[in-house]
Amino acid sequence: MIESTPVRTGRPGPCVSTPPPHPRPDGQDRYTISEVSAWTGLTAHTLRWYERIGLMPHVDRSHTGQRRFTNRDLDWLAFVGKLRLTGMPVADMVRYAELVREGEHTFEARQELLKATRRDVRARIAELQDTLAVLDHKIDFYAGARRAPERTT
Amino acid sequence: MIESTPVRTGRPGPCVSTPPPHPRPDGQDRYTISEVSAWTGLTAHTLRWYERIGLMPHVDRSHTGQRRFTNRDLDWLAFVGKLRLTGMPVADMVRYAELVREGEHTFEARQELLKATRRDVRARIAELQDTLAVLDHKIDFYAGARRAPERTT
DNA sequence: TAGGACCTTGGAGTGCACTCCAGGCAAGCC
DNA sequence: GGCTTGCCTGGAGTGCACTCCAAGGTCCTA
Repeated sequence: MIESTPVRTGRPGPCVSTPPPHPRPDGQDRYTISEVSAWTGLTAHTLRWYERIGLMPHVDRSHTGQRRFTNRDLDWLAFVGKLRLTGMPVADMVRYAELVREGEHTFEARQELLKATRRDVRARIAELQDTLAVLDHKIDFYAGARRAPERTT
Repeated sequence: MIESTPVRTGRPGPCVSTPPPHPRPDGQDRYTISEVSAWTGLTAHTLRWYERIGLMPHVDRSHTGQRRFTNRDLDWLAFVGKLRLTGMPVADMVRYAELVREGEHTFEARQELLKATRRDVRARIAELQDTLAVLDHKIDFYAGARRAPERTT
């Protein structure tokens, strides 16, 4: 799990209120794959797979060809983790990553994609709250049935 | 929130307050698999598969061996659909179905299972709301960047 | 009583998101 | 130099939740 702190910022401020704390400051941020694996909770396999399918925005390499991830990569992975939580298919995340690679002229397309995702997330939350009502109801039923078993049919 | 019927019955009555409207009243409820497929949105394949893995509480058969689903089956499938929305693995739903088959002495176990599910759902909603905040923030960023592109770095 | 739509079964196939493997390179330590 | 640990690659394997297939039986309408 990436997120340990579910800090809810009720109103999004102009700048990030809780930036993800990086293990090392910018300048000394050259993480090996296993460090990133530990930080993100993703396996090294998955990180390599993400790169292969185009979900990472170009990862640096050491002089011997080993991956060296930066703080920007960690930020990206944290964001990808959020998108993953929404249930977005990996293919769509790759699409977003492509837009990022293509440069600033894709801002509008990116915003549209995120807006669509936001709609999906809102719908999903509504669904879950609906389900929550059903669960509450059933749990109440079992509570009542256990208090007064003779009334149960 | 998009709650259509968040009707919370503080005390669980013997019957649901807003019962899912069945296509036919009790007594004439002998649906073929394709009728159930149309009503639930699940394919006939999936319905048969549900039965095979033990997720259905014994489906009736016609004298020639064809499935005849009842209103109770529709209710069960609607509930299973809710559980599915929560992301609960099918194996866990099968576990719940087993408890139901075992009779009333499993009320406590069933309630525990549902309470655990409720915890999961609440956590999931919190995660999604967290993600929503991130999405809002990014969308705002793109909106700002598009209004004032010269400020974008 | 013929035709077509619908139903049955066991088992095989699909798509997604990983997950692992084999074989090999490289760096650090005694 | 030998050993261990970590990393590399392409490709194969896994688990889940369906999804489909082939071969055949059933139901309904004309």
